[in-house]
Amino acid sequence: MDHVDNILVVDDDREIRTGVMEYLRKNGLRASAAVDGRDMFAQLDTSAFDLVVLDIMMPGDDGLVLCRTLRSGKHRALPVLLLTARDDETDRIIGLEMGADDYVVKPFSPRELLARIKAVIRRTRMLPPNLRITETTDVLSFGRWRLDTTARHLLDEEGTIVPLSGAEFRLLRVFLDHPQRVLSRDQLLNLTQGRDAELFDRSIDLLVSRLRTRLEDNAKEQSYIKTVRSEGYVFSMPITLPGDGA
Amino acid sequence: MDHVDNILVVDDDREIRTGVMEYLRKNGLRASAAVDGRDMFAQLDTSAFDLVVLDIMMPGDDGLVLCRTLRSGKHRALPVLLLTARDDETDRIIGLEMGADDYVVKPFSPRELLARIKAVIRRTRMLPPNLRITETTDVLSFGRWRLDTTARHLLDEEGTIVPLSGAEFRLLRVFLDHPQRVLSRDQLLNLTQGRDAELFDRSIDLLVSRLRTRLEDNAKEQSYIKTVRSEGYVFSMPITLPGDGA
DNA sequence: CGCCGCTGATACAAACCGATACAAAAAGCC
DNA sequence: GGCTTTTTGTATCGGTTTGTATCAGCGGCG
Repeated sequence: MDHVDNILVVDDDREIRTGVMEYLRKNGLRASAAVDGRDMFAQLDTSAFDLVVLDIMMPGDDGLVLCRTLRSGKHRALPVLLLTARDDETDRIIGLEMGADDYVVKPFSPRELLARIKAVIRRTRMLPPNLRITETTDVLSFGRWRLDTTARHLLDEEGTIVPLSGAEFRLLRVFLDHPQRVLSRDQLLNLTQGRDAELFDRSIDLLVSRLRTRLEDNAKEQSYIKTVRSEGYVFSMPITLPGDGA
Repeated sequence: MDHVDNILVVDDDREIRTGVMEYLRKNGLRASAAVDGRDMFAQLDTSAFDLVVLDIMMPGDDGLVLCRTLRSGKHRALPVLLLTARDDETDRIIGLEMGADDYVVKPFSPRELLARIKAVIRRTRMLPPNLRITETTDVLSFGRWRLDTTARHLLDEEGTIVPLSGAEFRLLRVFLDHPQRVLSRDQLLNLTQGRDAELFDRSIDLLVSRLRTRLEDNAKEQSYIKTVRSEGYVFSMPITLPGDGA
């Protein structure tokens, strides 16, 4: 196993870029840099990275916007570490809601940045491989269904297509990313729509209900999506990947 | 959602323990304290916590050792926040490498500690909840029943499904996590609902009763759940795991 | 035997969730 | 742009789950 973690540093400040890059390299990592969002996506397209360090304060699309864009695209599983200019709690919390994995407050010590980079990567590695696989597979099977994640619709055993609306698809994908876990309505709302619940918000209930009818999940027992009263919902059906033996 | 976060403060210094505990409580959290590692593990076993505040400088096993021990055991997903004595970068970085989620440097302002506690909990909630909670096995057998912990229902010998309500399932899982041990009503309430008992709270009695009827545990003789007068209940039936010889 | 604290059972009320209906918003389509 | 169609959110009703109140039964103890 000779994998060396590869870090992409995104910052408009040249000094920080090169400084961080050099420090990481001196400590046995590989590192590249990008000056803005476009540059970042270009590099992500041509190389494989293990983590992105993203400055929040940047001209053009700032780090928060980029973080969200990353999370909604094909790099959903890529760990992100934010650099926040000042110790502004709002920034940090918004960042974490955008799906960042950690943050470091500027000015930071290089050693701490390195430690946090390693901690995030370690945490990510500890995750069951489910997430990392669902990110990259096109077809996920569960029960009598297959979900085509590029066409964004369901297929039954005979290959009949069952269309899904955008919200239904996002919800189902969130469930498949986190099977066998109770997800609260807050989490589901956050992960599917990126917004917070209002008081008495029941839109998730409705969405679950609609997804259930799509899946013909009317059985009281042995259902795909189970309700956990006062907590949320669980996707409680094993997922088989294309390669698996039946 | 009426869950109140529960914090465990581990410190050998009595002033810090009680001071922090009181401050957290004044700010709407629940808090308990432990004086050392043994005390900490004892409490983790009987109550459900959302985060541990761990002092590094302690006689006996210090915080770093305890942090590592936590990370290798069944509490590996429990968020840990370290208290480091001085602004010693080495300690902090070793802490992060041991798997701590954040640290606060002594002397600290209570407000900062609270803010960081909330930030860490928030972050953990945002993470794919894959790592959280005890997830050892999917199926636990006892007596003539099997509990499917992902589908959250019971199966009898013939594979007939007996549904469980959310509270019933949680209670049964707590019993199966601590078999052959008397659990007080307080503990059961804490472990199943994460709340503390009111005066004359008898909801656990009722829940046990409901679970017993599900298990058809009306037998006076060999029952699954035994009541221990004025103490609590015991799950008194051997549990076999899937791999075990029948 | 009779008191007293503890537990089990039943009844009832409140909170929570599923389903339906309908309104608002967004996306296609001339 | 206007119109239709689809998608998404709000309101409401009824069923289920869960907690509180109440009473009866049981065991210990004098």
